[in-house]
Amino acid sequence: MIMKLDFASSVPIYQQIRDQIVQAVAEGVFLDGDRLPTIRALAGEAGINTMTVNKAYQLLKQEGYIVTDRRNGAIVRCSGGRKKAVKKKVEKELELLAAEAKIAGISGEEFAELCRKAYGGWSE
Amino acid sequence: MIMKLDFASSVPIYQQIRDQIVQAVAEGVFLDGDRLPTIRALAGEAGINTMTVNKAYQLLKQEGYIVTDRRNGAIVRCSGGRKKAVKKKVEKELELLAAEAKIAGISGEEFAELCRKAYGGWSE
Amino acid sequence: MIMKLDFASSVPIYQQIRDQIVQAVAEGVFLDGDRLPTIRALAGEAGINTMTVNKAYQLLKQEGYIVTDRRNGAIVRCSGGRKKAVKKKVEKELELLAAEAKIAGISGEEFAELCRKAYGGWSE
Amino acid sequence: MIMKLDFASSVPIYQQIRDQIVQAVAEGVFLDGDRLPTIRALAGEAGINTMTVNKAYQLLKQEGYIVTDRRNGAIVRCSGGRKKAVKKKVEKELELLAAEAKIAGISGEEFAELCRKAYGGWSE
DNA sequence: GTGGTCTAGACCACC
DNA sequence: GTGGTCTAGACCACA
Repeated sequence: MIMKLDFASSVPIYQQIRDQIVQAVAEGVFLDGDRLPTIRALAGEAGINTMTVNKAYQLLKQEGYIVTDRRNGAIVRCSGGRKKAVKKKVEKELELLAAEAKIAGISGEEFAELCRKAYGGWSE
Repeated sequence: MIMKLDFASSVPIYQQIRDQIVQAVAEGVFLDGDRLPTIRALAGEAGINTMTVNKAYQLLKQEGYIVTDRRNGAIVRCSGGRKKAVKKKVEKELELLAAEAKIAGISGEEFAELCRKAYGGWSE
Repeated sequence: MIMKLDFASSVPIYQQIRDQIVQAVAEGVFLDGDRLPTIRALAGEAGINTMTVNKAYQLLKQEGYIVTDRRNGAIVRCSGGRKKAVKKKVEKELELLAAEAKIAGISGEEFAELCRKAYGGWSE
Repeated sequence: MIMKLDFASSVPIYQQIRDQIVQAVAEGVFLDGDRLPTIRALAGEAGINTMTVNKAYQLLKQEGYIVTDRRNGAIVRCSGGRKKAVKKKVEKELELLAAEAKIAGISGEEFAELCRKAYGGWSE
């Protein structure tokens, strides 16, 4: 698991880790039931503190993306029933992105194409 | 100009102000060349510090959404040439949103519909 | 003896085992003098380590719920004289539960009903 | 705000802080809208690290007992709609307590009295 | 071995 | 001033 961290970014490290793991799960890098790297391993190879990784894992746990099994560490377990909440969040953020895109002169067609690419194609 | 501010949110107040002004511009509430409310007016009616509004305006200026004139205050002046940069930013954020949507079980069709609604329809 | 274990819970496995055995005793599933399943049997059917079950049994022994005999295994033997200590513990925990209930808007009547149901009715 | 912390307890410090604040809110020591002590103040007078207090506050925030306003620190804001979840939790914990009480020889009348006292009387 | 907790101190963002 | 983030190291509980 290679993490690309931007230490100069205003986005907290733990948030960057969380985001990348979510994307990895969506891309199928981690399947439901897979073990995530241990906190120590991730902290070590990224050169950051275990507490920071710990915070990222706690966030993922709280959001329902993983469970931590005392025996096996962190396991990907995408709990259902969050669709409604996620939809609402996505809706809100899309509005802002669309607004910025519009002002920048990005046409509807272009924006639609960006959305399609981000999801990996509509037919998928 | 009515601002909906959530003081308990983790999103900074100045960022909330910036976001809402960007959306207002995209929706045509403010047209190119229009004057934004003065810092003092906005701060007064929202019950916040002028420094906070000032920071939001400086951010907007820096992003190229407005220009400030000592005599006329803040004027909406959407500078061109930012399309590429915005596109890149939108692309990156869409990827994360799409990932979260996928995991939550939101289908490609649903996601496309959300994107369409956010932009205000593709035919626009 | 069927154990419902939640490996993702923050409550330790050995504690979950201990709790369920205490409840089983209170419900009369095990009577005073009955033999508990052997450590090996319980560990086997639950798919956990014998050390974990052992820890649960030692806890029960220490709390005075069972006695262990090298020949007969673990025997339910509820020693008296613990009423005062248990009362104190229950008192303390009830205070916290009542506080949470109050804040959540659970009325005195509702809380009383919950307590009654938990005990199995006052007339018992 | 005086905190009674038991550093020898197996209950984490942050949990003890959380519990005492919940009880204080239930008892009316803190009313809805009141400011909690600052993280630094609490940490200082309790002789513990700010991170520990921070964790307690984060937990309270996550549970909906407080909100943190960037300007004013932590504010008690008991959000509604948690009744169902709390009821379920209380129900489960009461079952275990009742079981322990029964085995210890605490009668239904005694248990009912303990519950009444914990809530502060049914007529309240 | 794992994650969970805690410390003592630091720096930053926000208001 | 506030809370939020992060570090470098430590110890513990659990399995």
